[in-house]
Amino acid sequence: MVDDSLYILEKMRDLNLSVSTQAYNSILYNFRETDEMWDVYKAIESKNEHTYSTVVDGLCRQQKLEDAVSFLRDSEWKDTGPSVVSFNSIMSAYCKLGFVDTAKSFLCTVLKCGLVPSVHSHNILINGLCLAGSIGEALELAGDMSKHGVEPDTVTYNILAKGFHLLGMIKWVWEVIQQMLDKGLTPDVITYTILLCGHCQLGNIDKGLRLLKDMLSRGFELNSVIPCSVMLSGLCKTGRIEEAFSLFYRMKANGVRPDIVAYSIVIHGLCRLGELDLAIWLYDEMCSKRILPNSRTHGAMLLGLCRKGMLLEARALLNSLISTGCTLDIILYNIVIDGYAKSGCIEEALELFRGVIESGITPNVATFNSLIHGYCKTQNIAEARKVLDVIKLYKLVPSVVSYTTLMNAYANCGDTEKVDELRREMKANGISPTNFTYSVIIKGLCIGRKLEKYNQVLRDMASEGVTPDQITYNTVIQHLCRAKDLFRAFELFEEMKSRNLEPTPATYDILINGLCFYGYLKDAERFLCSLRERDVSLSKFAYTTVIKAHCVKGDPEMAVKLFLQVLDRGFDVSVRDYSAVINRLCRRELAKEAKFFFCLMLSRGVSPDLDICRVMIKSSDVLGWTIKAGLLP
DNA sequence: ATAGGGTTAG
Repeated sequence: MVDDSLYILEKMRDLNLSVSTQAYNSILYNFRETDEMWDVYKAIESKNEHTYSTVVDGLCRQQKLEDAVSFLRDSEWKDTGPSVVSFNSIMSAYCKLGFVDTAKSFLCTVLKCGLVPSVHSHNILINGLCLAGSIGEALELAGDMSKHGVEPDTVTYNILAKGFHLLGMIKWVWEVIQQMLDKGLTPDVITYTILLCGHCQLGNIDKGLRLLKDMLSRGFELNSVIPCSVMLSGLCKTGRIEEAFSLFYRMKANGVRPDIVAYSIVIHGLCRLGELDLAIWLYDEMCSKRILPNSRTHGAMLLGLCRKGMLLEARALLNSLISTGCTLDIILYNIVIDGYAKSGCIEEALELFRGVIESGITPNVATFNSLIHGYCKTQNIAEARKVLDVIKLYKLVPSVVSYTTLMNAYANCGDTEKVDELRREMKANGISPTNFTYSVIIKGLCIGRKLEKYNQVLRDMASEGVTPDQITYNTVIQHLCRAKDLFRAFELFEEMKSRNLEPTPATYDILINGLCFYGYLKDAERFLCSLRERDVSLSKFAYTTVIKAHCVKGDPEMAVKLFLQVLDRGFDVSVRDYSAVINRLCRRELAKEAKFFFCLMLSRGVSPDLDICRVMIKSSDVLGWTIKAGLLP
């Protein structure tokens, strides 16, 4: 209520009451980010140290750094002398602009003025160094603190821990925190939050959950919406949306009010997994609590619509955001452009892209990468390739994603020469391939029947410090299965496990499909059973592959047994799954069994489509029976 | 002075 404070100030003057410097400073502080600061400043009769440091801070916040420095140098502080606080503001501002060296030089100025840099001064510089990636210098400065007569505090250690976290050196995060404990300092809620971030980044979600529980029991509940958000984000990123949802409600029950960030995280998580209805429900709840959606929230909703294939709706939402008049983030456009590209609507993607350019918004690499993807998806590799040059025209640099997307298109045609060409171009531009890239390269070798080069690629990976992951293995295992080399496929499967790579549901899909395809149905069955006994998570595909094989082999009893297990496991069974089974049974003239599945489908509330009805009618007397069941053919 | 959320490739 700063304007009301001005009114009171005026009244006090009218009544000839004297206004204390402290009162003026308080008003000055509230106007420090605006030009009105000077009006307040001029009105102050006796200024003190706080007055000056507030002005310096205000100028820094208004990005008027040079004014701040000259004010400090030339102005009226001569009666009091400059304070360390003013220098801290200036150092902080230089750090935020990325000029850490300039910030550091002010530390000498502080000393020259005969002042003692405080713990704050050091922390500001240490933070600046960490954000600039100079963790070594940051540690050095922290080590020198005692020489300067101050001691590192909890904040110092938190900053260093965050610095290591930013570099992905999570082990050192623990190390820093251990040192902090050794010094007898008490970790605060921020320390815990950084630890929690580390757990989440390493994928140790369960450890994170335990830590969060521990935190809440230590009584951090008053300001713990941030740690809860970190946890929500970790859960959402690993697809554990139900747990995220329950944490969200436990937060509320414990009096931790979710804010815009917490809401956006969960809405995004739901949208990413295609739970659009729940996302909309949460969005409405958020709005009803007067929390206004921002660009991130809108991005999540756009993503949700695109993932559901509701491109018209996504576009309508984007248009309505545009019509509100504020310039939109390129990311919001990227989401819709990518939605078009993924659905093979390259024309629409291009049209929106032109709209972006016309409204003067700068595209980024992701924008172009989506266009590359769109061209590849519509089998237009030549145009996709040209986008690489367009990226350069926009003074942007093609990323590893640009190259990998293109390489993938060539790999799918088995064109290993073009893949190699891009690989060389990429290297020449100083871009390192990732695991992603290598899996594409290996896929190219598989499809192009050049597997003799596989070992060379593995050596390249090793020399670049890229370790094969599950998908690298899946790619080769799939190729071996296709080439009927099931023995080597299973050898690689064992190798994968011996390297502590947990096979994915897709790994099992590939192996089971391979076994079934080449007639090893008994082995597939046994394999599936052993996996189920060990409670390995399997996809619906693993089951339906074996079920389909049973239908083909004429063993409907086993098919029924397994199919009921699929329903039992709560998989989302569609009309396509039923028709896959029914088609095969009909082809073997097992009309009775086909009818059983047809009835099962109806009883589960799944509507038959035209194709499945045709098949049923052709193979049996189902027409009369359908009409009797009250269904219209 | 220190902690949280968005887009792209297998």
